[in-house]
Amino acid sequence: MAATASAAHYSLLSASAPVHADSGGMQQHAAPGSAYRHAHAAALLQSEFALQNNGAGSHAHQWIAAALSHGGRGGLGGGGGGGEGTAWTSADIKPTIRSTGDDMHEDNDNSDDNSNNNNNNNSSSGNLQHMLHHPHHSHHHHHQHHEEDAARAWRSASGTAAAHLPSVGASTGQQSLTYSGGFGALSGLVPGIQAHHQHHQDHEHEHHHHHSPHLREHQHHHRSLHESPASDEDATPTSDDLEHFAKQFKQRRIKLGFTQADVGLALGTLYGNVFSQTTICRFEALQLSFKNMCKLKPLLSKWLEEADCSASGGGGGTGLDKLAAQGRKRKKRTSIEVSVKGALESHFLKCPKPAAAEITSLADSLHLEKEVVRVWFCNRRQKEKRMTPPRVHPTHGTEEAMMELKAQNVQ
DNA sequence: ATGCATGAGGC
DNA sequence: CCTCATGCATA
Repeated sequence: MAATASAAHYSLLSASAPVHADSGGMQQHAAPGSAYRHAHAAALLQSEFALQNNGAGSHAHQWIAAALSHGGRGGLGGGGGGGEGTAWTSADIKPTIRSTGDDMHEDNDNSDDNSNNNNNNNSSSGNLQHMLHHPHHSHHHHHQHHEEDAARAWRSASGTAAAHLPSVGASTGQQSLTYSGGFGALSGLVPGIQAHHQHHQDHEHEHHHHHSPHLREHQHHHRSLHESPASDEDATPTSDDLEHFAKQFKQRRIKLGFTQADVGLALGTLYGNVFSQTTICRFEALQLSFKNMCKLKPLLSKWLEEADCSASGGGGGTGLDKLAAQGRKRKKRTSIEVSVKGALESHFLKCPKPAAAEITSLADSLHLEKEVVRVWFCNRRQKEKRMTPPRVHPTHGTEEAMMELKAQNVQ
């Protein structure tokens, strides 16, 4: 259904390629007969969102790239960091390397099949690395035999992230994206002016600690001499540290009246690294890899200090400007039907890393483009690596997917 | 808040 | 083609 229509590549410019899957559409309803309901939490919008869309939401829609770090060192952060937004053109600037290179490298707990074997050591004295330091066998990957790597969740997922509160209905009418080639000129947005006091939930519980055992083990490694674990300067934080910091960060941020997007921009003006609302959000919800969390923490920590100071005094005024980018249109987001997702999920459980051939046939069965399926698996694997891994359906999960499969004759 | 996407870097 | 860091576009 959504039709693979033309497998063609999305056109480079203009032409709102009639990609399959209409966005926002109504293809979300699964088969009427199936009892499958999305397992994932229904993400209720939070006040944050409303804020950015209305109040400060200056960055709303842009089909064309936006940022491109103007001042300071370009690149750096996450390779994508500065240049990321640009993406499409790609012609010029080449950011150095994707961040992390120096900080801490690798994290992967897993190791999956043999692709990159884990822990890599890396000179960084394996900071974030956790437990096992097994001998590194250096055989690379030969996809084809996928063993269930299983998810090693760091925590059994607590309520942290899931902050849906009934309070704000906020069915944001949000952006009525009218991408008519319009490029939203990102205007400067001064943090501070938007003192929206959102009636957010104050029930950000302070402690609900019930982390899983291995959570702690993660950073068991001893730090050799010269350590000041107390601060967050140099020592590698523990998962608990991160959890606490994230929670605290969010509270302060809200108290100060900043949106996640504001923080992201502020980081850019302050340190040259611009981050999106998405990243800040994921940080607060611990939905990043451990390594990534560690990398961002110092930045956010610094911002917090700054914001804190200027808050009492005068509101920091930071100007910013953007360079418009040109470029290529981003592929429209494919909306995968619920039933299809169920099938994918089911396959994922059986085989997290399907070979190209499998992906192709699977894609064919589900009537999706191969690339879409491939990316789906990549993203799914990444989810498993987050600090707050997706819960595997409390009561019924696989079975639902199985039903879907049967219904589709996919098995 | 999250789903799908892009891209650098690495095999 | 994979992993990882990130983010646009969405629900």
